[in-house]
Amino acid sequence: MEIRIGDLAKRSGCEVVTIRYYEKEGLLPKPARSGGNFRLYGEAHIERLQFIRHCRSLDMTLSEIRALLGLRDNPMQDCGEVNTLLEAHIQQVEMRVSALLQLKRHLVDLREKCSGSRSVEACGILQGLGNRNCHGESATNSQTSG
Amino acid sequence: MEIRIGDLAKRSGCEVVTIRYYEKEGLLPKPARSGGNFRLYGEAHIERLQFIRHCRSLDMTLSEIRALLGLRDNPMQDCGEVNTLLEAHIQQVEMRVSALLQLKRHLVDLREKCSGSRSVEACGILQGLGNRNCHGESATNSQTSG
DNA sequence: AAAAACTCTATAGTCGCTATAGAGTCAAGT
DNA sequence: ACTTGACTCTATAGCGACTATAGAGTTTTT
Repeated sequence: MEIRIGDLAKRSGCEVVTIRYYEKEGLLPKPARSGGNFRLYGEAHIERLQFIRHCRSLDMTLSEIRALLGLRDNPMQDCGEVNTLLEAHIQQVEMRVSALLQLKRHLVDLREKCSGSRSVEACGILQGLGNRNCHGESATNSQTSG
Repeated sequence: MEIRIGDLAKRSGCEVVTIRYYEKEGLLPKPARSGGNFRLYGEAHIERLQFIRHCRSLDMTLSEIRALLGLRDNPMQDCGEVNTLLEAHIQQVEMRVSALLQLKRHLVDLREKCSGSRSVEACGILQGLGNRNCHGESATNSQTSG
């Protein structure tokens, strides 16, 4: 049962280029090749890629996933590390959510400022954005993204 | 009242390289130069950069900010576009928040799965991640990031 | 046999910076 | 005058997780 990269892409819901990218990054092992140099994948690859995609759908970084795969590949190790990794990831997500909620509050405040005046010149939103002592610096950006 | 790039960076709370980057991207106009080819900034630059940084602290993309600056520079236009842009940005943030909350639910579910077993082999978390019919594909990633 | 669909490698682009290399400028101290 | 140090300059590469493109080869369908 050997499938080519396009079929693997369909089965795992990701793009062909992404699979090649994962291979280059060492997340997927190099597969066998056909006579015409096409990649040939088997069950193990399919399952591993689905694992990766599932982790990605949970917004884990490739380096987190690499760590999990490493643990999976050495099943004798302690399970605690898996827990630790997951715990850290949950915390990251929580932080990102609260940062975004605060951000949204600022944006909604700003929306209120538009009095409905027609000219940009008088627009309270733009004035609010130019106002330096309004919110101060709140860096919202984090690692959790795509 | 002319200041150099380092002072402008301090006043606006961003790095020197970032200022040069904004110039290259056309968000800040090219400033005058000193005899020794150093950039010299005035009030208008300071205010404009603070506007940009404020927008960035609200997680707007540079292209959104470019649009706002464009509106600001043509004060005769209708204010409606500013509203539209802000509204769209708020919606993006809302979508990102709800995606992240759903994501967190999945992660917390997963955390429950660890029965405290010692070996990775038996770890319910890794098993949960390998399970394909668990959550399906939920693409959480968005443009809102840093 | 020809056309369509697939695959290959290699390279560059996305976004908003950050980091580096190597050179030039300027003010203060000796 | 000379050195030190802090600042500035340009140009280029890197981050993460892809996406897009070019140009070639392979397989399948018509």
